Amino acid sequence: MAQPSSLPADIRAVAHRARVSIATVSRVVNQVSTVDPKLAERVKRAVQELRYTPNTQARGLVSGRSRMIGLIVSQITNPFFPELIQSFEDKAVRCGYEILIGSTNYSTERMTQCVRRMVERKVEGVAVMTFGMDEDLLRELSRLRIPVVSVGAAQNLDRVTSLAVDYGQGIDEAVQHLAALGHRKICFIAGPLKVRSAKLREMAFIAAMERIGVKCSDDSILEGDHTMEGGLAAAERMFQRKQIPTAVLCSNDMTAIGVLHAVSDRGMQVPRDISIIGFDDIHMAQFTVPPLTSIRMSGSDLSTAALDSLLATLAGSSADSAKRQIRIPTRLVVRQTSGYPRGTSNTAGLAATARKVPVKRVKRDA
Amino acid sequence: MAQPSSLPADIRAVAHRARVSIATVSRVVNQVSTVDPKLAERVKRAVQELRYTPNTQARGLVSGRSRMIGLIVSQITNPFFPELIQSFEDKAVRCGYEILIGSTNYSTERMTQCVRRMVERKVEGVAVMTFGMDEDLLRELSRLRIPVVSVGAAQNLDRVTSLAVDYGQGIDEAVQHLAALGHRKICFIAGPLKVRSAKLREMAFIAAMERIGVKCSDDSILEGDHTMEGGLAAAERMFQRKQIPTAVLCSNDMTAIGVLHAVSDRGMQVPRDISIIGFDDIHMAQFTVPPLTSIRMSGSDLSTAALDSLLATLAGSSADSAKRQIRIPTRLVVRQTSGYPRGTSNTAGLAATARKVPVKRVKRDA
DNA sequence: GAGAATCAAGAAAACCTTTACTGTAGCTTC
DNA sequence: GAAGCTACAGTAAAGGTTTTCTTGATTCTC
Repeated sequence: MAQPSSLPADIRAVAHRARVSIATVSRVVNQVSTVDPKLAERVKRAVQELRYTPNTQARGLVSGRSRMIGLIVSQITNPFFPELIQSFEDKAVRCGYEILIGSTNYSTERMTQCVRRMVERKVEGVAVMTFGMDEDLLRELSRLRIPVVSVGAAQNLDRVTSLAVDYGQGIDEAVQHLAALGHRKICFIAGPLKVRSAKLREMAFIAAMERIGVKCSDDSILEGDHTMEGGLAAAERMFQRKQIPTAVLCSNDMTAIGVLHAVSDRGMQVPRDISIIGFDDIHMAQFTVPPLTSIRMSGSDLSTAALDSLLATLAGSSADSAKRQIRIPTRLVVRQTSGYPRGTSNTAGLAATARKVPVKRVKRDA
Repeated sequence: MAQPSSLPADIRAVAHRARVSIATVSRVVNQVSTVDPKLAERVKRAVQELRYTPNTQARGLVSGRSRMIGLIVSQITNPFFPELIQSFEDKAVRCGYEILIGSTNYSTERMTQCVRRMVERKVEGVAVMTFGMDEDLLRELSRLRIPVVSVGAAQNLDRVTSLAVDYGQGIDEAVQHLAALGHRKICFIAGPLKVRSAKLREMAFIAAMERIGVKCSDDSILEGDHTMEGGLAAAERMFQRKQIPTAVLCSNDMTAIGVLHAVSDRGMQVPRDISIIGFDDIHMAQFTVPPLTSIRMSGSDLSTAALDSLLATLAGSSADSAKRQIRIPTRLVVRQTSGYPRGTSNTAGLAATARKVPVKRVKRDA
C-alpha cells in the first residue's frame, strides 16, 4: 500500500481513503465518542494503512497548546541532572508532553537564551532546576502566563511555584554526624557563590557549625564550582594550609569526588586521614571507592514535585489554588567516607562502626 | 507600554503598531533586505515594545521546517551521553536548531515510541546514538525522507548516514597493552548482548585476544548491562570462579566503575591485584580512584560528525553527495588501573611505570 | 403521521505565519 | 512625454489541524 518513499499522509488523505470528511477523522483520532463505530473503524484502518500521524505543529497552532514543557538545568554533565531529567521525562511523556531541555552552565546569558527559545516554542510550562534564577526572567514568564516552577524562587509571582529545598536539614545532620564522631575542624567547599543555592548551602553550613559550637572562620570555607576539577583544586588549596581539617563537607557530590581524588593523590586515605561528605547523593556516590557519605536530595522527588505542580497549574485553568511553595527535604546518607578524626584513639573502632554500615544499593526509579 | 500581564503579541499587533502590513513585519523579522530602512526601523521598534517573538508552530506549519532535530540515546544516566548531548546541543542551538531528546533504556518499545514522537514533531533529522537500532525504524524514517545518522547502521538506505565506530582499534591497543605488561588471562565484561555495539565490542575483544595468541573460552566473557550494578554483579560472578583473571576489559566505563567497586569490596587493590580497563573514557574516568585506564571514544567527535552530517544532508536539498559512512576512531588512554599481573617479579617496577603516567586532565569542550 | 427533538457528519472558520503574486509609485530611456 | 522598468509594500493563499456551526437524517412524541 504505502509507497516505499512517500511523504507523510495528512488528514485529508485519510479522510479520502476512509470516504469521510476530515472532521470525522479528527474526531476519531481524538477519540470523540460521537462517531458511528462503523465509520470509526474505516477511519482507523485508513490511519493504519497510511501510517498517519497528526501534524503536531498544526495541532498546536489551532489549539494553542504545544504539549511541550521546558526543563532548565545548570549543567547536564553533572550526573545529578541526568537522573532528574530521566524521571522528569518519563513522567512527562506518560502525560503526553514532550520536554525541551536547556542547560545554562551557570551563565545568565545562556539562561536568557534558554527562556527565549522556550517561549518561542510556546512551551506550556517551565521547570527551572538550576538552583538560582534571574528574577526578571521569572517575571517575564509570569507575564506571558506561562506557569513556572523554580527551585528557590521568590514566592510573590503569579503562576510561579517555588521548590524550597531544605538544605539546613541535611547539612545539620551531616555536621552533627561529624561532630558526634569527634570532628571540630571541618571545612566546607562551596559551589560557585554567585549561584543562590550554593550560597544557601554555605550559609546552612555556617549555621550548623554554630549549632555545634564552632564559629566558622574565613579559611574554613573554600569556593569551588560544583565540578570535579573545582573540588580537586579547592582541596589542593586546602592542603596548602598549615592546618588541615579532619573533615570536609562539599556543596555537591562532584566536588566531593574531586576531593576524594586529591586526597588519594596525596597518599592519604579516606576516612582514616580525612572524612568527606558530599551533597546530592547522586547514584555514583554508591560506587566511589570508598562509597561516599552524602546528603540526599532526591532528583526524582524534585522532578515529580515540579511536574505535578506544573500540570496542576495547567489543569486548574485559572484556579490559583495550587500550592505556591513545596518543601523538599534533604537527609544524610552515611556510607564509608566519614569516620573518626585522624589520631583519635577510637580509630580502631572505625572498622566496627563506619565500615560496617551495610552498603545498600538503592535502585533508583527505573 | 506592555501590560503587566499580557498575552504574547502576534504579527498583526506589530504590523498595526508600526503602521505596516504583516508581510512587511515578516520580512523585517526574517531579514529580507528589500525593506525601506525607515519602515524597518519602525517595525523593529514595535517588535521590541511588544516583545514580539514569532510563533514557531505557525512558522513551521507554513515553511514545513520545524527547526528541531531528534537525538536518541540509550541511557541518559550513563555520563557518556550527557557529555555527548552537551556538545550536540551547543552546536545545534548555534545553528538555530532545537533538540528533542529521547532515551530508550535499551528497550525496543521505547525506541519505537521515541521515533514516533519525533516524527509527530516533524523533526528535520534524527541522530541515533544508541549503538544498535532497529532496521525497520530506520527504514521508516528513510521512507518519510527524514535524514538519519546512526551509529553502526546498515549503509544501503537513503538519507541514512552511518557512524562506524572502530571498536577494533582501541580494543586491540588495550589488549596489546595488557599483553605487553604480561597479562594472558584476561576477562571481558560485555554490555547487554542484544545491543549490537555491545556484541561488536565483544567480537573485537575475541579477535584482539586471538591476535596475541590467546583463544577465548566461554568463561572469559561475562555479560553485563553497561551499568555500574551490572559491572559489580559480573565481577562478583567472576570472583566466584576457581581461576580469577589478572585483568578485566569492560564494555564501558560504568561497568568498569562497578568492577572497581567490587574489587575494593573484596579487599583487593587495583592494579596490584587486578588490572581494569574501561571503554568510552567518560570524564569521570579521570577521577576514579585510581584513575581509570580506558578506551577513548570521543562523544564530541561523535556528536560533531552526526550533526554535520545531518546539516549537510538538509542543506544539499537532494544532493546525495554527503558521505554515507563516517569512521570514528577509538584509542587507548593509559591511566592507573592497568599494571603488571599480580605475582609478577616486576611488581615493584609498577610504581615506576604505570604510576608515573602523568595524569593529564583533559578539559572537554566547555 | 406530522412536528419537534436528537444526533451524527460535513462545511467552513480560525490559528499565525510565509511567500507568491499584485499593484503602484517613481525612474529611466528613447 | 510616454512606455517600460524597478523597487518595494500590500493582498491573499496556503499550510494541517481543531472546533463551531450547519445541515440532513433519524427517532420520538402526541
